[in-house]
Amino acid sequence: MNQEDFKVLLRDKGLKVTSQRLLVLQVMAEHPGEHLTTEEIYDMVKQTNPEIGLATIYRTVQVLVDLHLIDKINFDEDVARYELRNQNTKHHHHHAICLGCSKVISFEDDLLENLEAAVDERIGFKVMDHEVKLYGYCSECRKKMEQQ
Amino acid sequence: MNQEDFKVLLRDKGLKVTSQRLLVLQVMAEHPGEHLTTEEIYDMVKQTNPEIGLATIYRTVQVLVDLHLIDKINFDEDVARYELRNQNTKHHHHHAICLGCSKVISFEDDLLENLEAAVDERIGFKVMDHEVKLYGYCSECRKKMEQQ
DNA sequence: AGAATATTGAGAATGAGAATCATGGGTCTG
DNA sequence: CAGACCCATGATTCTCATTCTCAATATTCT
Repeated sequence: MNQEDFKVLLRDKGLKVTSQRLLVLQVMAEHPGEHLTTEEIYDMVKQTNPEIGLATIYRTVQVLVDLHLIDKINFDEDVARYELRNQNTKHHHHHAICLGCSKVISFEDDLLENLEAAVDERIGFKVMDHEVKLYGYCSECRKKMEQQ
Repeated sequence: MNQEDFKVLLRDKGLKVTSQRLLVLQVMAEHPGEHLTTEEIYDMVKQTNPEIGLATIYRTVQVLVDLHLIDKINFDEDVARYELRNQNTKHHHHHAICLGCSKVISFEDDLLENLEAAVDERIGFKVMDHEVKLYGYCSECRKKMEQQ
């Protein structure tokens, strides 16, 4: 998603093009694969525009989520995190969360297609998007456990 | 999970058996398949024990989650919800969330086993539990959309 | 350019959940 | 069964993420 496409997208939705919105998207685009909190985005955006307000960050990430440019993810913390969405895939990607070190590993997979087909057939539910979290132990933590 | 087993489980963990803990679990057990907020549990528990405090509900649901008797679920609201865990299965069950009417449909499925095997093989991650949310349209909302 | 209107920034307000602490209730030992 | 020990409870306060409010400003349309 380049800046010009973003401007068109905003205008199509009746939203105004502002320097704040451009800047927040740019910061997100510069950190693909990272799971950023509103506060973290705020700090990074302030390096370019120190005048920006935190409330604007909250409002802007909501706009970007609505436009499907970023995803909101919830990792059982007390803050929400946001991640740039891969525009090539129409789905969220998955997250594996280590119960040992809390590390989050992201991965793509389409093995859910048969699950989605089964749900459609069984209860008539048409899946548009999915969100999968796997809880377990990463290879490093498994090694540590074996050593003990 | 009957009450006697629960008492044994608490004592095994070095936790005390209290009337409040018994009551909260009982209320959860009387509402299988429902996704209750702390406030809703509070209201129901108060009908039997009006003296109980809200803080105790917060503390008790945390205990029940740790004991794997209930699951905490997050539906992109600003409150957490809790659901009785089916003791026959060691995993969370899945949730299909309708984008039209916000209805939540629960279902069991083990089609994730091949996904979990793939993750183990590919990145050495050992899955202990999973949480799946499908976003889409339920059969009723699909009918309404077709009629328009 | 000027009107119309959406957006912003600052600060206050909200609300879920956690922390605090004195009191009360289980549990263990003898 | 008594008394000690200490965890759990209830009431309240506190914290902190997020939302709301509103006047000032920036963007878009004509």
